[in-house]
Amino acid sequence: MKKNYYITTPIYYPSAKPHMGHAYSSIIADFFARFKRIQGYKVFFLTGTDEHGQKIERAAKEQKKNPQEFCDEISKSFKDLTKILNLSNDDFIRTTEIRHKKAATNIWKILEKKGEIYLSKYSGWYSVSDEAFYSEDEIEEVNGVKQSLSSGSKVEWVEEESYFFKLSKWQKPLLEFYSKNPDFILPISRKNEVLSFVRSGLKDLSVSRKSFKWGIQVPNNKDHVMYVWLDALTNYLSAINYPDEGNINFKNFWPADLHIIGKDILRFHAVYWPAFLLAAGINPPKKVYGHGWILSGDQKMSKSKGNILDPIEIIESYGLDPLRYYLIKEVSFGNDGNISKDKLENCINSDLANNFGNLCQRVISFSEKNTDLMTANEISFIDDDISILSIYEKNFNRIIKYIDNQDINSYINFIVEQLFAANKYFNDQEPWNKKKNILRLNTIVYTTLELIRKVTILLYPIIPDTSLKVMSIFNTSDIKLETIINNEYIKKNTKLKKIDILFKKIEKNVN
RNA sequence: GGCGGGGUAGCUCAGUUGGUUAGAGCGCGGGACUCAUAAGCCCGAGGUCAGUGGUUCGAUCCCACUUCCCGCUACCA
Repeated sequence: MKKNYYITTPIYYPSAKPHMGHAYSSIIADFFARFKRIQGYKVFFLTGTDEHGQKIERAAKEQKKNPQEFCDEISKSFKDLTKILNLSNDDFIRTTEIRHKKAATNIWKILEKKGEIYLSKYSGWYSVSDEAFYSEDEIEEVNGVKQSLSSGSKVEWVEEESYFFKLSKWQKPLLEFYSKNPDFILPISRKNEVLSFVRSGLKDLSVSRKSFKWGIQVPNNKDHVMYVWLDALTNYLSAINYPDEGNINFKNFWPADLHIIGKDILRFHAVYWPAFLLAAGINPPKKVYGHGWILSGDQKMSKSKGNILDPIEIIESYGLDPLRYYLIKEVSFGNDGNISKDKLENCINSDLANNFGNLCQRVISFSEKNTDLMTANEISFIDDDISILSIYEKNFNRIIKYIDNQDINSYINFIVEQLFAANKYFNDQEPWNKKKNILRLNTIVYTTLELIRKVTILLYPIIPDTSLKVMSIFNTSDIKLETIINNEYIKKNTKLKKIDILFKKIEKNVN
């Protein structure tokens, strides 16, 4: 059986510095990538930057830089972010790279050759001040002047030569594709939106621009650059060496298993992208997941509201793993989520410090005082031990299913339940009252250590650094999912390593 | 306007293919313990499951209407 897994983040548009939304998409994708790796899959995890388009061209001009120079700087800040977030990405693609231009140009040529692209004119009511086209029913005439209904700004009839992609032709094939692949668009709530959009009819899509230069040149026509989305989406192919379809990476990893994206770019990924691919004779990806936004105090973060939480600042003051944990645990995946310092602090204190961190600490400390930090030489499980240890084996398939269904919340709920259960187990067994029964005392400690080991493996995709720190108790960095079904994995009669407190509690101001 | 999703404990959210006392975490009140980051464990308070009407032996879950919130309704990305 093929055990490859290709997962991507969006490629980020570097017209400004990275924000919480970028961090969120990346952390989620990294979570899946790390899980599939410990599950034994060969994973290709891709992220990068989308660097063409009018906005970039302008932003560069404002700063009196040439676009490439401008992109180099901002793309670097996204590349730096991958380190700050401890992403395990295998590659970082930039759409200004030669390898990408080759791929995008190739797709264009194929589409053109197959008659999927034709040259025509784009026309419509354009407002210069809004930088937007409006349809007939979005404008009104006041005193003989046409203007936008929404903004009231003056619109004028504009015609521009443009290449078009025959999107209309792909309406039916797309609908068929969706019904044959019911999991292609997730979550379901957003799938309905896409379906109704496609059902309502598709117009051919303008896929080139003449009004600016910063883009990939259309083959054999110097006046046009490719529409940024056709350019950008192709990154998922160029990173695995397309158009060299015989290449090992392409063979192993296409079609992609999962595109993680924000809900704002769902249409591009769920409609245009599969349409382009179907038209080019390439298989569409298996799944596109459009997650929600991270809000601050129930509102979108914005400078004017002064509610921006910068991921880098949060990490500097609270640490990376707490942020990763919070975003994965506290956000209902697929829906918009909320973050605030207060909520983050509560989460750190109750889940990470009191529950998980303290569990590790109490067992080590107990072992230090009673077993000289040695694991048992001999153990003898009783039913209480077996029944809690075997929970992992009993739920093994379910855990994998959670991940394959992108049911992140059920996954982490399982983990949290097990943390409570382990604490309860240690309490109920009262090892401090078993000092006269060394075998029993040793078995309780051993069992609890096993529980910690197992849950730490499940936590690894969420909080990788912390998990490795915990595994160092057992002098190992061996993290394999399959080992959670083993109840005697920790070496007997071995010295444990003491570790520092994992998460410090945050003192909160009363009132 | 059209299409779609949603309104469940103080807060954040699960859940019910209709069936005995509706769940979790956090927060709050009480208790027993002591290995631990005054952590953990146990017990408890707190909900007419948005409102009204209907189908049914029985509805939080199905249907209709009302009300409130949110998303999509194409070429900035």
